[in-house]
Amino acid sequence: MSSGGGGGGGGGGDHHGFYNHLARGDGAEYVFGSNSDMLESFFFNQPPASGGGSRAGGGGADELMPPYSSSITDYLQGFLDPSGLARHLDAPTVKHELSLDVMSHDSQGTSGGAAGGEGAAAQLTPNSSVSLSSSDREGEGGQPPRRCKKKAEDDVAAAEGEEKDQENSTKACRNNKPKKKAEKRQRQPRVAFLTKSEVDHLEDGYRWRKYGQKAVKNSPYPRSYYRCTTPKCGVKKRVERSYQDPSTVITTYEGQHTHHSPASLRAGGAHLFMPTAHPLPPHLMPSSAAAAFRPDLMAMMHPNPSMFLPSMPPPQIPAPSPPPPPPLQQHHFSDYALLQDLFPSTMPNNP
DNA sequence: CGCGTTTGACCTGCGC
DNA sequence: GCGCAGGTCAAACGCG
Repeated sequence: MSSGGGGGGGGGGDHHGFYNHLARGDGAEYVFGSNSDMLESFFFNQPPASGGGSRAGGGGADELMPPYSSSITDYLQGFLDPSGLARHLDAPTVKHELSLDVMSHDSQGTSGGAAGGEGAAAQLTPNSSVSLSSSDREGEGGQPPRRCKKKAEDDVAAAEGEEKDQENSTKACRNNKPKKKAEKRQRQPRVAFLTKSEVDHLEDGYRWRKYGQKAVKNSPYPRSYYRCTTPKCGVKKRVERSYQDPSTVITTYEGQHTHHSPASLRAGGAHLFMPTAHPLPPHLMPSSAAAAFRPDLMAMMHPNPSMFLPSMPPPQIPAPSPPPPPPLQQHHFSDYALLQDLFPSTMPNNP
C-alpha cells in the first residue's frame, strides 16, 4: 500500500561495497553489510565459522568487538536459518542487502531521531555513544496495561447521539490508566537493516502482525510497525523506506525472539538454527556466515543479473581473467558515501 | 470464524 | 508549558 513498490527507483546510484563499521563509545553500534560485491570481502576478512565467524572483518572492527562479541555472536547465530535464507533468496523482489546495523537504544533513541530513517539513521554516526540496554518497559512478554475498551461507549454514544458524553467517558477512562512515570521508557537493542527490495515487508521466517503505521516526517513513505505474533515474544520491527533511496527498505528489529523461527522448524532446519534467542531475520546475515554454514546457499547469493535493480550497474561478466577484488578500504569509502547519501544529517563529512 | 491489516485517536518523550 | 513527532492501541474491516 504505502510505497508504491520500488517505483521511485531512481536514486539508487552506486551502491557497491559493504559496511563493516563498528563504533563504540559508551554504547555499541555495528554496521555489517552485504551485497553482491562484498560477499568475497567477507570471505577475505574472516575465516568462516571462526569464533566470531559472524563478525564483519576489516578495519578496526576486531578491536571493537570483544566487549560485544557475545551479543554479536548471538545475533548472528540466529541468522543461520537456512530455510529463511533460502526463502529469502527465492524472493524475486529482493535485490540484495545493503547493510545491517546493530544498535542499542536507550530512551534517547525513541524519538526525535533524524528525519527519515530514524531507527537506522540515528545510529549511523561512527562516534555515536549509546548505552546498551536490554530491558524494555514492556518487559518479557509483558504488555503495557491496556486501555479500556471504547467500542461499547461508542456504540451507546452513537445511538444516543451524545458525542460529548462519549468524549468525556473516553478521556475519563484514559485518565484512569496508571502512568508509570518513574519507569523510564527503555528499549531493547535494535538492529537495522538496509535492504534493497521492492517490497516493504520482507519475509524473514517469523510471523508478524502489523499494529501500526505512521507517516514519517520529511518522507513520503510511511513507517510500519510489526510485532511478532508468537505469544510471550515481544519482538518488534519497524519497516520503512528510505526517502533518499526509495529502493532501500530500512527494517529495524527490536528485542529478541524467545522461540525458533517457525519457518526453520517447518523446514526441519531447527537443528541448524542456534537456539539463541535473537530478533534478526535469518536471511539477513553477513554472507560469510551464511556461506560458512551453507556453502550451497552461498552460491545462490553471487551476482545474478536478474537480481539487480535497473538502477544498479550491470554486474561484471567475469572475463577470462577476472579482475582482483578491490581493496577493502575502497569498499569502506564507497560505503560511507552511501551512508552519507542515505543519512546526510547523521553522517559526518569524512570518515 | 480466525487472523491480519487499516486507520484514527491517544500516549509519550523531547526540544524549544 | 506547549507543540511536534514517534510509538501504540484497538475498533473496524478485509480476506481466505
